[in-house]
Order: sequence, then structure tokens, then C-alpha cells
Amino acid sequence: MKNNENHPGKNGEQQKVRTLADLARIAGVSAGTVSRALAGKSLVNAETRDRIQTLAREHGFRPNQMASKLRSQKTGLIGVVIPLGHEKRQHVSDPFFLTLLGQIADELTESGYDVMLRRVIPDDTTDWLERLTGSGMVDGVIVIGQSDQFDVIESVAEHYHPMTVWGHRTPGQTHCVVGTDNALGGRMAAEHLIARGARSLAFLGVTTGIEIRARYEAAKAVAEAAGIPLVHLPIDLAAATMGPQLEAALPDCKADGLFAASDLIAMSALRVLHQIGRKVPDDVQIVGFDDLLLASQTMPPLTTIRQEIGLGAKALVDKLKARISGEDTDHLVNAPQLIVRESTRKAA
Amino acid sequence: MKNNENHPGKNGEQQKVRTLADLARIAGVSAGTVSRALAGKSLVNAETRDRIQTLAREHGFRPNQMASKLRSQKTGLIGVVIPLGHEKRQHVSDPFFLTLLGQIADELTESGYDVMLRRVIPDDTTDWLERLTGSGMVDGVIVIGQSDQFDVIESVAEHYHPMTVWGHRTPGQTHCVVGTDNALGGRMAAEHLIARGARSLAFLGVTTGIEIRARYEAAKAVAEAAGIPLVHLPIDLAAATMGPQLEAALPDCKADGLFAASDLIAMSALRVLHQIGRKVPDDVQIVGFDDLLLASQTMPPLTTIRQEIGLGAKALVDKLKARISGEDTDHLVNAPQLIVRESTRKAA
DNA sequence: CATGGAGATGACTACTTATTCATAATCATT
DNA sequence: AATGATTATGAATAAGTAGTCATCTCCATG
Repeated sequence: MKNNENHPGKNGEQQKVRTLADLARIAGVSAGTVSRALAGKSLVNAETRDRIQTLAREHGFRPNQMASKLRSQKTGLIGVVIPLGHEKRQHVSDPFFLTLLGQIADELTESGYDVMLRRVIPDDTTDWLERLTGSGMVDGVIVIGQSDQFDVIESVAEHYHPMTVWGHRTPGQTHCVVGTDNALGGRMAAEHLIARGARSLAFLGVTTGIEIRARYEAAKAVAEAAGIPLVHLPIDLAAATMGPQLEAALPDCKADGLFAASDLIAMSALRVLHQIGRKVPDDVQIVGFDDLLLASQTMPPLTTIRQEIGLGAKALVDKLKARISGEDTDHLVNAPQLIVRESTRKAA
Repeated sequence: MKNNENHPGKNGEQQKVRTLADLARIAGVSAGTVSRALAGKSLVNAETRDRIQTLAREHGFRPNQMASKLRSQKTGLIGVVIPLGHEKRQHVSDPFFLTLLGQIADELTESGYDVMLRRVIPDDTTDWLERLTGSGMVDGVIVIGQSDQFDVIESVAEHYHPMTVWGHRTPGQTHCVVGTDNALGGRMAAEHLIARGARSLAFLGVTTGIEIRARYEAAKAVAEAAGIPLVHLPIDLAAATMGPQLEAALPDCKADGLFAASDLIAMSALRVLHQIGRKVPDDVQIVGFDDLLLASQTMPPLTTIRQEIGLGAKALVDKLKARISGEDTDHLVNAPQLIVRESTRKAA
């Protein structure tokens, strides 16, 4: 036992307490006891426990989480990944994903987990997901959006269990998915536009992502069944680029019913339509998708297909927790909801 | 050397390779060599290194990050905290913070760091920040917004160096801050409104947060100097509640020049003004703050005070990296920029 | 007084990797 | 051929905590 521990020495200040062992020396107990005391275990004498906890507080000591996690083989960390396979310039700025992310973070925090956020641009690599699941860093993974990485996610899901994914349900898929019935949403939008008198439709949005493609295809089917044309304008989902694209595309577009892949696109379209002098909903009607908060704030307020973000976030987290404890989970495909506002006409 | 390695045995499948030692056994080298090989160190024979790396790939082996981080005493993790001291219902939904978060995540990813996202509602606890800095979990911390927690941040900054904060610069403060000159922004907004003919001003936004208070006070000073009244309408920053509040407050508000604490409030105000039949900018002019992407998409497009989010994110990360390597850093207070669009009148 | 049991604590080890130090092997030089 | 320099590798250790097991103390019971 060195003698510079008990009496602080000439410099007067005790060393910084960095480890359990440091605190143990000061408290006159063993490191093991300190560990138990700070964990609030009942195996330590209540008095000793209080003394140690007080001491820890005085010295501002907190156990090193890395060591704790390594030892206990639980990290308390959930990886949240946003793959940006298409739309490189989209960054994480997509308000729908961000809202979902926020709610997921809420739910995870509530459950005592921390969130490790990772944005990946898969590009040519296919191990972006493996790198996270195989790292021992996280107890589970939530993937926000499948982008164009369906196959990669699928192959990881075969051997990695604690993972849930926001996105589109494809029959027979392995990975546990929570999402919206995009086909139903697309159908609702097209049917609504047609019911309110639209005679020529346009779909605004790139269909690289599987979710948006499903919306497009469902709308297309409805239009064809009704004998109404539907053109596809591949507008970017990134806020920065969609504006110019719409300005280029809309003046030549003769459709009187627009179905936008997202509220953001719809909002931008509203502005462009206003600029080129087309009245909404009299000259042209428009339906968005998501029902973000801003959908009710546009002028005119936006008719849109609502996705239940809060429910989705809760389901993603609940199912993930179930899977972490080894259970199996069903998919969850929420029915979207048509929210009628003023960007489409009143019922005849 | 056990004999069940070379020929997989009756069960056919080789065991899962979980640790360096496992792989070392298979490769016929020591764990240390595997560690060096996978780290790409030059101390191993190139041929051996390739062989080990190939083997690792075949077995889908990745070193356990927790152990690695514990050993090397670097976590590669940056904590990003959003304190929500006021505005509990705001969640992380605030688009300005989310945009900033996205850009910060970009910058950190670029520098090889991972992001640990934590949303805290300090409420009555004062150790929300200590708990993160003292946990040994992160190499550094970025705090997005000071909320009403200036003192807590300040006290942590005294002993915890690798931290940068987005927010307001207060003379004499210890913690390294990056932000916008809010007073200048407030001044610019008020002066612009007055120059364009406004004769009675209103400020829309709660002033609990230090940044917004600075905007308000600067605008107030300008108004007083010009002999023009300025009323304060404490509108929530949360998207869900600001709408009803504006609907309640704006009809009775006689001001012909509105300065909104955020673009979101301004956008919501535009809608309410439209509903109650007041024309923008003819009857009433309005200036926002932030210059989010949506500011250019409103109708009419929004005159606003632009904050450079991209620059801010880059500065927060660059300064943090400098502080992690022990350097000291200056504050950075960016001058905001007046972006004139159509929600204010043309120059006379 | 001896035994049993409960309660409290310390010693030790596992978790997995990175690094240091020492050793072995190879090659060039005198 | 012997020495030194160089390279490659293994063994041992350290990072800090959590959990297991053994030990020790104390008190009650017979």
C-alpha cells in the first residue's frame, strides 16, 4: 500500500477518482463492493452503500460505461440507420425521416436505451449494415427506410435477429417491417382526385425507393381502371433540388390532378402553381403524402395521405425490444388515412 | 492444436468466430497478430495480413468495438445533446435543430466519428450533461441549443474541455459557442420592417430561450429608438401548439409589421393572416428567422433572417476536434443575413 | 462450546482488444 | 562464421467493470 493515498500529500488535492478501484481505496473497501454499491445491489450493507454513493457523488465519479458494457455484454445502445442509397443529396434533411427519428429517439430514451445515429450512403458497398450489426456496439438496430437496399437488409436479417425496419412490406420478406400500406395510400389518393373531378393525373416523385414506387403503381392502376391518363414526373425528394425541377416540369404538365410523393413536394408544387397562375383547387387539385405538421400550414391547406408516425415509432421500438429478448414479431402495416383539406375540391 | 479446426467435424459447420482469439486459432497465429493484421498495421507480414483479412471476411468477423474502445481509451463516439428545458412538447421536432443535427451528423461521419444522440428534458435534474461527459462513453460532446440551461453547461465546461455548443454568445462565458449574432438579426429584422413602412410591430415567440430573447430585445431597442410600439406575443415554438395560439392572438393584433422568432412561426402566421383576410405584405408585413428551406416555399415567399446552418455545423465539429486534441478554441458568432422575399414590401 | 446460517466483503477472473516487450527468424555485413 | 540490424511473431499485460466463489464475521440455536 503506497503511502500517498491516505494523506493527500503536499499538493493538498486528492487525485481525480477515475475508476472503481480509486474510489474503493478512498472508501476502504474493495472495487467489487463499490461496483455493487453503485449498482444499488442489495448484497451490500445499506450503510456502506450510502457511504460509497455519497463519496462517488462528492468526487463526481461515474463508472466507465465502456468497461461496464464490455463486461456485461449489453451496450444499451440501439443503432438507428438511415440509408441514403438513392438521393445522395437528400442528407438527413428529409422532414418525414427526421420526425420519425425524433419519435424513435423519444421511445428509445423512454426505454432506457441510447441512440447511435448513423447515416450511410451505401453506394457500392454492401456491408454498411453488417458493419453495424457485427460490431458488438449495439444491442439492436432500427433501419429507417429501405431506400434501394432491400436485398442487403434482407440478407442481414437472415442471421441477425434484433432489427426492425421502417418501410414497405413485400410478401415473403424476412426482415421485420413497420410501415404504411403504400399501395392503399396511392389508391386512396388517385380515387380521391378522380372522385373530385380530376380527368388527367400526374405523379410527382422519383420511384427509386420501393415505398414510393408502390404509391405510384397503385395510383397508376386506379387511373388505368378509370380510363384516365397518369404521367410520371420524377421529381427529387431533396428539398434543394425539387424546386427547380418542378419549375421546369409543371408549366408543361396539363394534368388537373397531382399526386405528390411527399408533402414537401406538394408544398413546393403549390408555390410553383401559384407562380404560373394556376389556381388550387379550381384549376388543378393536389394531394400530398405523410401529413407532416406543415401540411396544415400551406396555402391552401393540403389534402394528404396521413402516415401515423407516432404509432410507427412506437411499434418499431416495441418490436425491437421483443426481438432483443428473443421473441419473434409480426410485421405491422398501418392503413393510411385520407385527410381532406382545401387543395382538393369540395365533394360535388 | 485441437483437431476439430481443420476438418469441420460431423456437424459440418465451423463454430462462429466471435473473437480475435477464435480467428487466431483458425489462422494458426496469435491474437495479437490478428489484431495488427486487421488494423492494417505495417508490422505484420503483408502475406499474413492478407490471409487473415480474407479469413476474417469469410467468417464475417469484426472485432468487438466495445473492447477495442475500452482498450484504446477512445470511443470514436460524439455525444450530441438537445436539451429541451423549456418547450417540453417541442420534442426534437424543431426543424431548425433537426437540420443542424443532420449537418452535424454529416460532418462527424465524414471525420470518422459516430453520433450518440441524446434528447434530454433537464426539468429538475442538473446532472444531465455530467452524466454524459463523465460516463467515458464519448470522446466529446456537442450541445445543440442552450435552452434555459446556460448555467449547467457553463459549470460543466469548467472541467470538461471537449465540448462545443450551438447557441448564444454571452460575454465572459467559458463554454465554446458557435452561433448567430441574434441581436444583429433582431436589429436587422426590425429595421427592415420599419424601412418598408411598418408603423407598429409585434414579436411572435416565447423568450424563455436565451437566443430568442436576444432577438426580441434587439428588435425592441430598434423600435423604441424609432418611436414605434412593439408588442410581444409569446407564441410557442412547438409546431403543434403555435397554430391555435396564433389564431387566438393575431385577430386582435393591430401591428402591421410582424417579426417571428422562427420561420415556422412565420409560416403558421401567414396561414392565419390569410384566414382572417389580411393581405401580406400589403396589410401586414412579416419577417421570419432561420431561412429554412421551407421559407422560400411559402406563399408569399418569406423574408427572413438567414442563419448559416452548414457553416455552423462545420464549425461546431471542427472546433470540437480541435478541443479533443487539446487545443483551445475561439467562439464563432456568424453574422446573419437578411433575405428579402415577398412577405415584406418592395423598397419605396 | 460447537455448529449452522445469514450477511457482508474481498479476491479473482471474464469480457475482448491493443500494445509493449521479448524472442525468434531472416538477411546483410565484416 | 559471427555479429548486428531488421522483421515478424507470440506472450503477457492493461483497459475498467461485473459477477462468481470463497472467506470471514457475527449471532442464534442446540
